[in-house]
Amino acid sequence: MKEGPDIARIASLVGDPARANMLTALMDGGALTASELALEAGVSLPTASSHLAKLMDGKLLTVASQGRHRYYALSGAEVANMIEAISGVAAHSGPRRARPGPRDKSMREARVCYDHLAGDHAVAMFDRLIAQEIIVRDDEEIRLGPAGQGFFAAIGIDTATLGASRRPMCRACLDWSVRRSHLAGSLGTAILDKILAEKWARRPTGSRVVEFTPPGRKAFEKLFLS
Amino acid sequence: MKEGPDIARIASLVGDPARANMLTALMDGGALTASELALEAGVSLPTASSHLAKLMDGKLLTVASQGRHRYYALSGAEVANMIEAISGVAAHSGPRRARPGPRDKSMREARVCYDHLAGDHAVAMFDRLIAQEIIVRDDEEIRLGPAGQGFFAAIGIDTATLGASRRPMCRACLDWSVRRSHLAGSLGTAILDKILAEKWARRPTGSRVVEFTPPGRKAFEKLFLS
DNA sequence: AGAATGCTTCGACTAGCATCGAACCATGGA
DNA sequence: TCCATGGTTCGATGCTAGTCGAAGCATTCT
Repeated sequence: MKEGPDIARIASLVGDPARANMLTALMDGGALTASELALEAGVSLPTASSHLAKLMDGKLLTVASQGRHRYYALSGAEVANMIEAISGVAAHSGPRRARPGPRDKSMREARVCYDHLAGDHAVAMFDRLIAQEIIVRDDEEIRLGPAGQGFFAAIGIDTATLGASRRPMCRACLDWSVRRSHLAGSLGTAILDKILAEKWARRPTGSRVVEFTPPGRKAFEKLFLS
Repeated sequence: MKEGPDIARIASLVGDPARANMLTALMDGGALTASELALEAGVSLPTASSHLAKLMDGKLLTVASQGRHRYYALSGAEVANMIEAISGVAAHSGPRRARPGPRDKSMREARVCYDHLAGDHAVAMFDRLIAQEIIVRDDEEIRLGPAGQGFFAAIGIDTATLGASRRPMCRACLDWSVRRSHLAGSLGTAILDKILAEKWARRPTGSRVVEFTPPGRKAFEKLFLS
């Protein structure tokens, strides 16, 4: 009966609307203060504090005290991955949002998923990388392919140092908008970093949307989709 | 604030212990009846029914009516993926099950799964019955093998009358402790009945554990494992 | 037809938990 | 030292949702 880890415990943590809002607000990988999160969740400060304590207790969040502020953030990519997975199911189950709306459209196109790129663009890129054997799926795992090291070196991403880290370099992350995988892991992070560093896209504050500039999109497509 | 799909809604579905147990019980991809799930979750039948209705409403489960049984199963791989993701986080967060404890050990060894035997003993017996062609796997189905009728007749189980019933005589049931199959169906029930009737084992009330007596275990092993 | 089994619905009870106001601690600045 | 601001704790309140017994359908076996 009671087998694996206590799944109900942490699912119920996400199950409260206020907490769910907080978690999604943190999905961009940033850190927010308690008051900001209270606002985001639409509850009073005491209530928010109580929720944050619970999330901390469940190790879903980490906190960093800075002066008299306390910055809360997701405790890791694993948590972000879980939220995405839940979103995926919810998208199919939910009371179909009548019309997607413009904001949802850009979200669908390109958004930040914790620390890497998600959305249509990310999925297309993922497929292309697979097709060119820059990365390869090996059963459930994803690894750098034969053409990988050279490709990334040419755009200034050193896969050797990435691989040395403890964090998995390549991971598949399932999208809730499209039903397909995109690239997570430290390589996914590196690619997002490059996109922002090259100013191909910018991130409106307080949102997960990634807005490509017209020339930025061209550059992105040329590099990853051709 | 409210952007993505309603994640809290479905997270709270998984957030109830009873429902979480049901979902994990279905993680093998199999289908179980409402009563089996009630047992698995440790709640009464009405309660289970209510939970199942909610899970259906959230589109996490599908149901297939077969005769007077209703077989529930996960609605898709996406749901399974979500459960896995949650388990992953829970494993890191949870209060590390320090030691399995004696109760878990006996559960792993032999327990009742609805109306038949499960656990290590059941899996070993299943393998042995297959090896001796007392039963045979035919693709997904399981049937009585050439040596079957004689074998069971010798221990007082009349396979002819069992086969006359509408209920499937042989069914494979997947174990959570070991990830392998054991025997369910009316034949599985008959075997469990015999074990209890011969007093080879007894069932502590209020538990699924099946406790073999030392001579009982000997007899069982001689009959099914030699 | 009648009995038995599997499952769902109804009704009542209870417990847990989210919520907020007010008081309380901590840090930073005057 | 004294205020101002960001956060947490406490206490009281109200609502939601899980729980089970009993009764109600539906299907199948005799």
